[in-house]
Amino acid sequence: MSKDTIGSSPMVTSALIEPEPSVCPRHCVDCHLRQSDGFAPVSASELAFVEALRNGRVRIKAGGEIIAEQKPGGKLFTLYAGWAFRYKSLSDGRRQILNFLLPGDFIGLQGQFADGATHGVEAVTEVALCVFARDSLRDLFREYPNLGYDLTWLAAREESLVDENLLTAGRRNATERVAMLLIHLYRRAQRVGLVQDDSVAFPLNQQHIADALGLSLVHTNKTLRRLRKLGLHQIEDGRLRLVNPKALVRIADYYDRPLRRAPLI
Amino acid sequence: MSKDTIGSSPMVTSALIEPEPSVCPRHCVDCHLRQSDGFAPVSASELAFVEALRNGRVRIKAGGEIIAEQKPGGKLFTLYAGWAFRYKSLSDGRRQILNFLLPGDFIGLQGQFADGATHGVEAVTEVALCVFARDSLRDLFREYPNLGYDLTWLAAREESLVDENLLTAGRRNATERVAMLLIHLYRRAQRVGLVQDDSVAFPLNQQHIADALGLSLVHTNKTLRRLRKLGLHQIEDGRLRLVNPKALVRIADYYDRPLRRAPLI
DNA sequence: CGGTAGATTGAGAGTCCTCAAGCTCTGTGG
DNA sequence: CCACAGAGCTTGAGGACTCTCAATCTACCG
Repeated sequence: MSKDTIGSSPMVTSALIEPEPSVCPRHCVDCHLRQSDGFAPVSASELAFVEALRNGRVRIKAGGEIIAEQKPGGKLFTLYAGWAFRYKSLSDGRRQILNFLLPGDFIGLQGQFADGATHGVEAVTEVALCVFARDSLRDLFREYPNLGYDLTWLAAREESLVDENLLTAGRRNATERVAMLLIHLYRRAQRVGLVQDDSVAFPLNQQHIADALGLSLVHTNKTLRRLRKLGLHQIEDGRLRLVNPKALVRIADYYDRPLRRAPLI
Repeated sequence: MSKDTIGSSPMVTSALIEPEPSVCPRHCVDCHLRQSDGFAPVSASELAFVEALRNGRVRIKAGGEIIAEQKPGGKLFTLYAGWAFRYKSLSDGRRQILNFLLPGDFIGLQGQFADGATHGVEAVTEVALCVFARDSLRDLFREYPNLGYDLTWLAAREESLVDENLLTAGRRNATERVAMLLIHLYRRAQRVGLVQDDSVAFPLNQQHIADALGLSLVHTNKTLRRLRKLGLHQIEDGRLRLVNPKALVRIADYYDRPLRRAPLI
């Protein structure tokens, strides 16, 4: 039954397979992400400006806190490698994962602007981050309007992801929710070049999935299992493979969007 | 029982009471909203720029479509008066309201940037809107970085509202959801000056509430009724009054945030 | 006065949740 | 090399929360 289990030491496995360097390179020109198809090219001067703006490079271990839920403000990050998630929780401990963050995602805009909105960011795997000072934004908008535009682009995209997750939590049933999560994460990962051999390193455990979908752990387990037995997907050795993507798309009522290249700050 | 009903011709009632002009004034200097406490002041030149950018002023009737769900891109708006909502739906008709829009909210950023994200915007009451051309954004960012910054602020705030709604739909039970919606909308309305005499014109019907909370119409009705019988709130003649706000806050596990003044584009 | 929109209510059926154990795999210490 | 503990996955059972179906009722409109 070992091949039937989910997430058994996904960390280790994915670390073995993960092709990305675990630290963000010293110079942005060498950034692995920028060489990927998924990201829009920037001018040399913009790149230099971003690098100058960058305040540091950080690694945080799996499960570590990137932004504490109760401390607003603080720093801004670009996720360079690894998976993370944004979440909010109620005072009795119930937790809702708002969105998963993949390489290239910008972190901290909400806390920066919104009125002390309390939402935390936690690392799923070990992550590598580029750090920016909180007050560097004004400069960015002033000196490189295009980058400001890009930042708004990123904010709007992040919101549209949360929109989708809200539709999922509010109006899809358990089966549809799980199917949606699988196909949606797969597509996002694919976009940033994480898919290899028709599969992607999948570091989430069932509690993550439950918290993202607004389901209980037990029911998430039973639903995942049902979908797997139907031959729709497979999670093995910490990697996700969509065995029958069309069926997943149909169940989830998922729409593939035309994807523009994302800006990268 | 008439005083027990909800939303009986809310439109008419709110039209009688609503103090705002039903059309956005010709010049932004005369904008009612800007005179309110809730919004941040801007420089004269910025104001002039915004007015120049403005492409028109529109009114749309209650129930009318501001942005069609299937047509991305298009125009940008600032909601000047009235209530609206953003929504997404599944192909079988299930609908999720993502967020309600109140005066001062900026509309269309998501569709502008995100990859053809399909989400519609519909008027709840008759609404007055300022219209901006879709390609005017680049100019805005280039010529007035501060306004670009404000736009990102608005995008981030809108997202944090959706975050909150996702927490609600995903992790609160029906009673908590309804309490949350009532207190949250009341506070937002209060912020833009819509509260008078301890009550606010409340144009939503129970279907709106159900679609926003991810509940069925029937269960929404029963939950609302229970809260009313407990003396927590009152919806009468199309106006909402929080009879026991502290209890609502406790039930919903709601946190009042320190509110900065919002920018207004 | 019939027709429509919206609010209410009751009843029965389901989906999803909680509780309670097991099970597997991994890492650790003796 | 084995026992033990911990994290994460599975399963079964009973119950709670929500949903769907079906009517009824009120207010308002032409």
